[in-house]
Amino acid sequence: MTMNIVSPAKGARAVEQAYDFLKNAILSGEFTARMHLREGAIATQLGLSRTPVREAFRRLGAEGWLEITPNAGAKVAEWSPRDIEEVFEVRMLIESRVAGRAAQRATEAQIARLRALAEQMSAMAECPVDKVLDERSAVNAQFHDLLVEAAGSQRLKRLLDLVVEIPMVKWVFGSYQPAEVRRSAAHHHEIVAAVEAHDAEWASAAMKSHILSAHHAVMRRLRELDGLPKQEQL
Amino acid sequence: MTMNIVSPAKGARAVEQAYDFLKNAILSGEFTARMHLREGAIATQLGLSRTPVREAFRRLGAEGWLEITPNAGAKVAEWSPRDIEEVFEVRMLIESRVAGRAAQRATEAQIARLRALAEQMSAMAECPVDKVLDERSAVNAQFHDLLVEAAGSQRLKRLLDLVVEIPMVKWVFGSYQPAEVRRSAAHHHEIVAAVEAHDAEWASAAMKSHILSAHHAVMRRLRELDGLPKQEQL
DNA sequence: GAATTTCTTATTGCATACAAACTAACGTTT
DNA sequence: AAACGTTAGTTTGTATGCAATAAGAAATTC
Repeated sequence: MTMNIVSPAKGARAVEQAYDFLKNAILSGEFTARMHLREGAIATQLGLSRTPVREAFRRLGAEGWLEITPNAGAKVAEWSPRDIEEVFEVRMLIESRVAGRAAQRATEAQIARLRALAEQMSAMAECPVDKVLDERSAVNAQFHDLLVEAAGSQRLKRLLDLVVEIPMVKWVFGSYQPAEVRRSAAHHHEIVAAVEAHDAEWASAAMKSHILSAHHAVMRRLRELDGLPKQEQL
Repeated sequence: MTMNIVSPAKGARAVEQAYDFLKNAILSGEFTARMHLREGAIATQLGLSRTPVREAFRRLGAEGWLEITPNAGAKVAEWSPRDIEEVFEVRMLIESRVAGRAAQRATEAQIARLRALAEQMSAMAECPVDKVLDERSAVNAQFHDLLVEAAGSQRLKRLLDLVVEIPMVKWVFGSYQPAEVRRSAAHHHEIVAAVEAHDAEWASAAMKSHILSAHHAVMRRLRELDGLPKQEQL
């Protein structure tokens, strides 16, 4: 009775498929800024109906990747240097606060896990950049997530996720020079030390340094890219 | 079973209709926390099809009012006192930064408009509470929006809108005692003065006071409501 | 009698169909 | 020739139908 006629993609719902495809295309620069996207075109390209594509459009709109105007469709949002600065500003404000709270509330187990992640980071710092970029991004994300967890700020996490976006993190790492990678690893260790000492001020300041350093690297990268074709935006 | 009560619907699209209805119902407490909402029921109640209702669900999900789980529908999100504290924390961080930036960048024209709004606020401070609650909320929202505009932070505005939500502002005002209303008006005047003096530190500190004061009022209100039936959550 | 299984039912996810809105090109009018 | 109105052709917005999944009830088994 349960005869699967054809199951094209098990587990992956259609909306997810559309969402992932679109976000990937935007992040990779395949869909350039201000480009107009049509529901129908994407739908046929993915072999879906317009309904899930539309849903993905709305979600990406809410997250700031697309600009949706009521009867005129969606266009890819443009990120000016100023926009990126704002993102870093917010990250700095929120994450340094999170680090402070984590210092006050982290359990021994959480501190141990933080330390392990920082170690992992240091170990990877010496590898050639390209080999471990994805992995490094993942570990970094885990570190920051764990910090939020230790701070006991569930709502904040949702907000941060909206702002920080994992792929952008990867982009940050791509902007780092070797010395900056090591500095970033050192920051993580310092944050762990501050949390371990339950010193909120210290943790907050260390995190502030950490974000500002990343900010600096990204803005330098942007200036460099100014001279290049807008082919490789990521 | 078309229970189409009133739908003037001049130019109002179906999604908007569903969105407004749902948000209103959530904010007014008609839909209590953890309550399960079914697309079909809402749709027939509003005389619409499920499609726009569904879209409204997703939007409210992205904004944190509903919790959506893939094959199990939507339930009204629960706001713990801790959640509300987090919102105020973020508001304090971001808005005080905004005020600082506004102090550095505001034009004469913007300052004039800020002052006018602050005056308007003071004038309303002496009126009986119920009469001008909506109006006061509107003016307050204009004040804060103008400040963001003066700070030149477009992306930040989107983020703040996500966090601060105008109806919640109204709720704040409902929590104010007469003395606090006057204090709030005084804060606005002080912020204008700081912006006029182009003193970022001062503007930032004044805004911080302003938000913390609101935070205090709301948390007191919450404690009071603890003893009451959960009927009137707003 | 409790637990597991199966069957029923209610609800979501997706596809298709249709209506409304916008775009743009053409022709008419002044 | 310029401006406007009209109309054909997209493209988005909404409705409906069907398939898939989850929740709940009844029945069977241990």
